[in-house]
Amino acid sequence: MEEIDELLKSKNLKKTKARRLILDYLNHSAPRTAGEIFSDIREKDPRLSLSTIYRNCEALAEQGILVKSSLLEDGMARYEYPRNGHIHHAICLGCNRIFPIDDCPFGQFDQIMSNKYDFDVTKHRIEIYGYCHDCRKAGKDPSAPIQEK
Amino acid sequence: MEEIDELLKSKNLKKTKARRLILDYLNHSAPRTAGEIFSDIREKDPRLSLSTIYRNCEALAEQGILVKSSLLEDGMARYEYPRNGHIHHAICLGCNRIFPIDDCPFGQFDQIMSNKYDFDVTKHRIEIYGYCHDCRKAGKDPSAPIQEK
DNA sequence: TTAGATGCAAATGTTTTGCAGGGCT
DNA sequence: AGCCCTGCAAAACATTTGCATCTAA
Repeated sequence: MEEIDELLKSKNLKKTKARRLILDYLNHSAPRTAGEIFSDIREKDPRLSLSTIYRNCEALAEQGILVKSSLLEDGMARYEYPRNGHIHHAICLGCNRIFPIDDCPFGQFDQIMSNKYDFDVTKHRIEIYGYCHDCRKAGKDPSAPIQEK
Repeated sequence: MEEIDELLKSKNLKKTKARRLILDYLNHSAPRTAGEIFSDIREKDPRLSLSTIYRNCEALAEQGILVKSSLLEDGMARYEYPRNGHIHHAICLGCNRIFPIDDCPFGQFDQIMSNKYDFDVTKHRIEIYGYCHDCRKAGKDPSAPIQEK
């Protein structure tokens, strides 16, 4: 991951094993909590500590390399490596999986905000909740009969 | 607040002082944390406890009467009384105030999601971050010289 | 060499829960 | 009366921090 090394250097962050592991891991997965990252990359380096994950994710998010957000309603922060710029998600209420979406329905909405609300938009977040193909098939959609959790 | 009483009855929730105070309070304010609700309605009934606030907000959110979300990036859950159906916010990065917005830029986006991603949208959330009029005036916008926090 | 990174353990702050008593219907 | 609701205190959890030690540059 030379790309990652350059990214770190450009932000004056030292290239440490922890950072490379975190970025490489997030580069191949959906938004994850610190705990999830911890237990998943622990296999590759068992001596990493949870506080290192927290400190690094925080630092990387501050530098804009990762995006921190709380998508699900469990109140936990999740970190994500923004592969294609914009980050919008579709969150399945059946399985809690998080799907990236690349359409941005915003268009000229920033302009409306400025004109109507006198508000300067610097970023926005869109989250879409619903049911994915699999969960609809599994009968977890709203029109299906009520089921056990 | 007869409206509130009916709402509670329709959800099989007892009409308690705590619930009426919480709903009345949120009916007149922006999304609030449990702690904020606690200290604000404490004035009206000093014997209310924080856990009662948590339990009630949770119950009311489960019944769909309140909406729970984590808008700001401080990791704290906020509860909101959805006055006009849709809930979208403009969050000022200068003063952290939360402004409701009533335009919904989504239009036929749900249709796109269904066609392109095979995803059934049941709800969505839009959060807009930026700078409000006041904060721009106060020089807190991004183009202003760097300031102390 | 030296500022920055890390591990560990302890502290923090929010949210949850157990239990005994009190209030709504 | 009966069940839900509440207060209080303690527990559970995610996240942060202090400090001594290590490591990348």
